[in-house]
Amino acid sequence: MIKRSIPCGLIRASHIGQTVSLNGWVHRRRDHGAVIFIDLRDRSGIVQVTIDASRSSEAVHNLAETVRSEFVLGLKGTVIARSSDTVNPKMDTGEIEIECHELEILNTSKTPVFSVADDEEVDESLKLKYRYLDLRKKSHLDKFILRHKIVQAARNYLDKEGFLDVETPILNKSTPEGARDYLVPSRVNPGHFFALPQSPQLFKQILMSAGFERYYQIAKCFRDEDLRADRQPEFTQIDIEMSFVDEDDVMAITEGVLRESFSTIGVELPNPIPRMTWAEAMSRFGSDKPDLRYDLELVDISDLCKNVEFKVFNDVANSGGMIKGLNIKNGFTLSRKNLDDLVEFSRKHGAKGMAWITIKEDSPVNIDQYEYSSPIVKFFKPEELRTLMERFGAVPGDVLVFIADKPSVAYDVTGRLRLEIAKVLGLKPKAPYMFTWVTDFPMFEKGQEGITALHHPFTMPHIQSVDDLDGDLLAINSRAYDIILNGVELGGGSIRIHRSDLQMKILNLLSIDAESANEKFGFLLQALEFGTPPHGGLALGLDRLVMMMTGSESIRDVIAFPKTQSATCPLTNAPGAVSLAQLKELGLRIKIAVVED
RNA sequence: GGGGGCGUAGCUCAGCUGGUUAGAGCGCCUGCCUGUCACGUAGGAGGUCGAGGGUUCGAGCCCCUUCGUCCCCGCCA
Repeated sequence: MIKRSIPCGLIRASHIGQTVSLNGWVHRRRDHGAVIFIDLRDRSGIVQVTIDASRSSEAVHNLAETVRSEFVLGLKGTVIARSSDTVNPKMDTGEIEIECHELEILNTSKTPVFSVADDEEVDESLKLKYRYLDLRKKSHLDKFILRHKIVQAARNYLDKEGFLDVETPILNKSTPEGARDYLVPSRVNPGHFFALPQSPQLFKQILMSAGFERYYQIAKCFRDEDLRADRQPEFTQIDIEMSFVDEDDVMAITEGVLRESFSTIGVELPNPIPRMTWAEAMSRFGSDKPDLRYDLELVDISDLCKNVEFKVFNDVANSGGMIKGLNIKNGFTLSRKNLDDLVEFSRKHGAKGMAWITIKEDSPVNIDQYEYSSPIVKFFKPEELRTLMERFGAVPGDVLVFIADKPSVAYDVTGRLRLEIAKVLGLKPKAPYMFTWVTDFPMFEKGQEGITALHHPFTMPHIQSVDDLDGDLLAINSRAYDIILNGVELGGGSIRIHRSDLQMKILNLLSIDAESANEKFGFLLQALEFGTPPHGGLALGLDRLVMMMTGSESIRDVIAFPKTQSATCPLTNAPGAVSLAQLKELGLRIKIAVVED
């Protein structure tokens, strides 16, 4: 076999005159009869190889005629300069070409089902079925190179900061909280199941108890929930935990990881990354993961609506609800259909409707002489309208939109509207990457069956003493923090509870009694009784991070072998049926699926 | 569990109001071609219109069922 002496994409004019050996794939072939051009591609790039009848042996020329796309070649040749009129400035290697004098076909290829050389849209399941072809495309390769660099940057940084890379088990015990578990039957213990980790949460806390002080892991996590463009059943976290720390320490380390990661693409992060509380995020942006690339902040007019004639606003304002609005600057470019679509959008997300007021573009600039187009202005007295306009800072050409509903819906829908409007109007982002921390989340929220933890039950509440937990639980915040990038939750974490009495109390409040707490988390509760230090940490979603840094539309583009939306793998046809013998060995019987034997 | 989009040649797609033999670009095959780089050129092959059922004189097109895929809601402590 001819082995390469240099990667294809690295050959330059400085190599002219040298004899080189190359390995690679046939990217394209152009057969001119007596002269054949082959674009040879390997991971490093592409170089043009020429087989010239007048200079190559007949054997080499004949062999080159049989070569097709994606054949794998080994060849030897001389690096020669291209004549000035044949230099290709579009190619890194465009100043030179390889005059081939020895050629070996290392493998042939069937005609590719889709082109590797062209970057056309291909059906998703076809791409995944022939993933090895899809991944040969440069656009894909570049993403995995960046992913590698990010992981390297994170590892180097964390190593420098004294973190130990420790692996935690994949086979775990199922706990019913949180997402649905992937289960693995135990042969040795029939009828019992392992669960794949949703995250290494409890183990990393145990490692703190073990005195490791600083832990990290590039950790695979598994959640059996429905998929989205940014959600896969298995995904990867950069998982971090530290002892003897508070929020500032964890956030500083996280920012360090992100800073090192982004420096690989030449992006400098703000130092420090700005922070806002959960309450501020909700009131300004209607979301606990605000997208700061756009203005369009929420304006509350609940107080102005208590006495207005407009019954929809009046009723909501006087029954504990809220009226939230947005001022769409120069929104007059929105068509009536756009507005109708926004109303429909609001309904889809749970609001009863959406009201709007357009201040006509050609209105007089005097606020009292504004001319409106709106189904609702007739319900407002002139002075009420004036106050409303002042509250929004509205000027001619602006469009105001309103959601009136119970607070949770009003925040949520208005928050979603902001992003929808930004999309519809094609608003220009203030910057490509806008980070923020969101801190001080509520510790608890009202679930369908009592109180549940907003973050997870091991999060430290913001309290002075355990007795505070006897008061209004919904008023208590947690020492949790999320890192948000462009409205996407990149990661989250918290300072943890490190005392068993507090931990037990929290679990009790969540309607988990001592017995079941001990059954599920007994090992953690026990560890807390044996000198577990104060600790906290965070996990970053690596796939989402890479997705955003590469400008990818889907997390699938940055995972080598992703699943389809129905959680299948077209490449391997996983998941598949198993034999009756396997089932028997595991003590399982299948009721619904047909089992292939 | 629910809403929406898509499924026609190897790939990407067009196909009007239901009407003759289902088209295009790229790819593929054969011939020609010594300077192309998305080579050119002449010719050619290639179709279960996702599948099943129904309506109709007649279905790629309408209806029902179903499968696959994508986006979204719910879900994702």
